[in-house]
Amino acid sequence: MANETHALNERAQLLLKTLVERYIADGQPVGSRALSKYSGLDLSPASIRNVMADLEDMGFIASPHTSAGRVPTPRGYRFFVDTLLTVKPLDRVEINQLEGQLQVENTQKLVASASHVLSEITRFAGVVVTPRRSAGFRHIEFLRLSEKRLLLILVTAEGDVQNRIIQTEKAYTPSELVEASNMLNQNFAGCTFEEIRRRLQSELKQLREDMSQLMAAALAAGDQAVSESAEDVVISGEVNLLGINDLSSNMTKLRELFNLFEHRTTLLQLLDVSSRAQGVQIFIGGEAGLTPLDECSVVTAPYEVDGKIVGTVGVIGPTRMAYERVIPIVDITAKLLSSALTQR
Amino acid sequence: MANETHALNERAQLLLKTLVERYIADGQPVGSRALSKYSGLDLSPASIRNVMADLEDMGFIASPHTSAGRVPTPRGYRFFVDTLLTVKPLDRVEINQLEGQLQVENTQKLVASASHVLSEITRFAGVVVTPRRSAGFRHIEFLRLSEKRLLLILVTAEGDVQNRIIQTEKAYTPSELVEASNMLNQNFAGCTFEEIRRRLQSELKQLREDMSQLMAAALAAGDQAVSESAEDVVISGEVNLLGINDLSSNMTKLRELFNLFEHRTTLLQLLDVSSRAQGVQIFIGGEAGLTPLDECSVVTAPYEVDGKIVGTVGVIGPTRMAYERVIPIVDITAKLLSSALTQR
DNA sequence: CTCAGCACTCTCTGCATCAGAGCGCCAATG
DNA sequence: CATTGGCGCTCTGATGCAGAGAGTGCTGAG
Repeated sequence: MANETHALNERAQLLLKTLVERYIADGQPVGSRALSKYSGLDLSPASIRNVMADLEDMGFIASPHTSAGRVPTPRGYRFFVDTLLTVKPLDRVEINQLEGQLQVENTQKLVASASHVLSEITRFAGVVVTPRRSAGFRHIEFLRLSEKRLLLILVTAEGDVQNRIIQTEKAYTPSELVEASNMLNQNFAGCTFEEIRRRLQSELKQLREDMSQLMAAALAAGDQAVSESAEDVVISGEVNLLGINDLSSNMTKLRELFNLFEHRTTLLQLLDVSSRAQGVQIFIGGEAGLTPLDECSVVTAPYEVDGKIVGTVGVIGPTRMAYERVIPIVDITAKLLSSALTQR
Repeated sequence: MANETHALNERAQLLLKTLVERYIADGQPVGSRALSKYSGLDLSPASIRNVMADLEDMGFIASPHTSAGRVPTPRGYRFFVDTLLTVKPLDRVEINQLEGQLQVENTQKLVASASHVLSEITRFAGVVVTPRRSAGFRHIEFLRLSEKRLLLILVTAEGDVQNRIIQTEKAYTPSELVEASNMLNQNFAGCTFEEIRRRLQSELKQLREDMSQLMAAALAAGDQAVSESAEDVVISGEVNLLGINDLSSNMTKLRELFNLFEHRTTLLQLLDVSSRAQGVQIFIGGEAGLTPLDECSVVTAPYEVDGKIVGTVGVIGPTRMAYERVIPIVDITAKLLSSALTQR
């Protein structure tokens, strides 16, 4: 008996597995009778109770109260997903369905549709961390809107388009604007704004003053545009979580959860962790130390461009979720996103 | 008595007013005793009960059950906001606060921040219908991303930037792309894509074939980009509604409501109505025929560019909301948005 | 090691009760 | 004749209680 505090024998593992599976299916605490029926082990409830007591001692399961069955603890879930779970890969049909719903017109749409399709197909909340961009630019363009208002259009190295309106002190002529953008495009395409700043520093004095002002404005705006759009997280299908009984019974918890969704930064930190490792990662319950996520699990996978990890996709749902289904979905979505982005 | 079925005498109006006010403040059905205390009318509860019975007959108030006080019906709210309500304008400080939170860098940000600030300040959900755009364009640009992939950048007449990636059959050289965009910019700036299509029809054959293909692609993409971005509604602060007791007690209703938020089209129809009239409009309870909004009111105001209505801002909250506060907030936000957009 | 049996505990449901709130009606009043 | 105090009625919400159901832990026998 004593050595069982460290390792689980095969029978205990099987029982834990069926217990978790049944609990995920039913949402009801599962008792010894049910377990004896569904484990396939041909043991009486009484014997199973012994094993369950051990599992409880080891912290894998717990009972809400004396006369209810047992439910998995976070630790129980952890063991389940790490060593007991068998995921079945998606069939071709589902992959095609996923792929068909991704909108590849531009990066924003791609990211938004990825998040949306994740939520649609899992019926939980889908999240995508927008791809990290390099600070470099590919193309820049000034456009005169009115007397002293310019529209700055910036195409990043990855082919994303950003734009912002700049107030200028002096009124530039269209040809001055063309001149400025030509100079930037021809000399500095591919550089980061930091580099441009350095290299311009020396030349800046030689330029006509109005032109140098324009450059400075462009640099400032470019810097800001790049840093601002640094990283963000797109969430969709939060509504789905309202329908989950495990969560919606606890109104206060539910509100905390939705507040978390609004304060993106906190969520971002959690998701960023996932982009350090490869492949699917699973955060269970409050493991991450985030109380609002107590009853939730987060399944994430990083996606990449040209072999470099640039962001994360994932699903947020109740801890009691069908992991064997969600895991491959997240996995494939990350891969689809990677390949869609790499094509650029 | 009989003539009172049509008009409310002054006393009944005052009582209805204080009843609605107290109910909005407390959320509790208000009884005759409370009304006699707060109306300032120095009438006994018994007398007030008579008036209340009349008000109930006329459908302005109703009682949830025999021994509770009365609550306003939608019709009661309607009468209240239409003829009893006295709104107090915002002070300068609050207006400045509102104005300070609008981000004017570009249209998307402006709209998003308007929606956000509405939700922040009212603690309900803020909605903004994105401005209708004319189909015309100001500037177009082709950018080569790779062998057969082009980035099309489109600046609309209003100064918004759209972009999309186009797959081409043939590989164009940078100079061909410049040539194409120059041609479009110089000949057709300001035209709608429909006009361009017509005017190009005749000339298209005279162009080199590759160029005409490029034009066709640009037109198609432009058309789509314009039509797609037609109208949308931006919502923020839905979370706030979770905290409202009137709504969150009814889980199913709450879910219907959030579903409505996801299916933007339905919501859009409702909000579009508001852009037909000038000034603040108020939709109460299920008046609009939308069951999910049964317990909600929508306060909207249209905003304009150069004197033409192009969209709607609004707040969605419980029917039991402090209208005298929300109305001026929505009003001012619409005006601020109008002026921010008109400056372009 | 397995298992049947038994006592125990805890939840959930229905039922009855009781106080509180508020109304409608009526008769008295100035 | 509008106003008002009073009385009976009704409905809700809280409280207490008993019984059924579910599941456990333990014990002693095979």
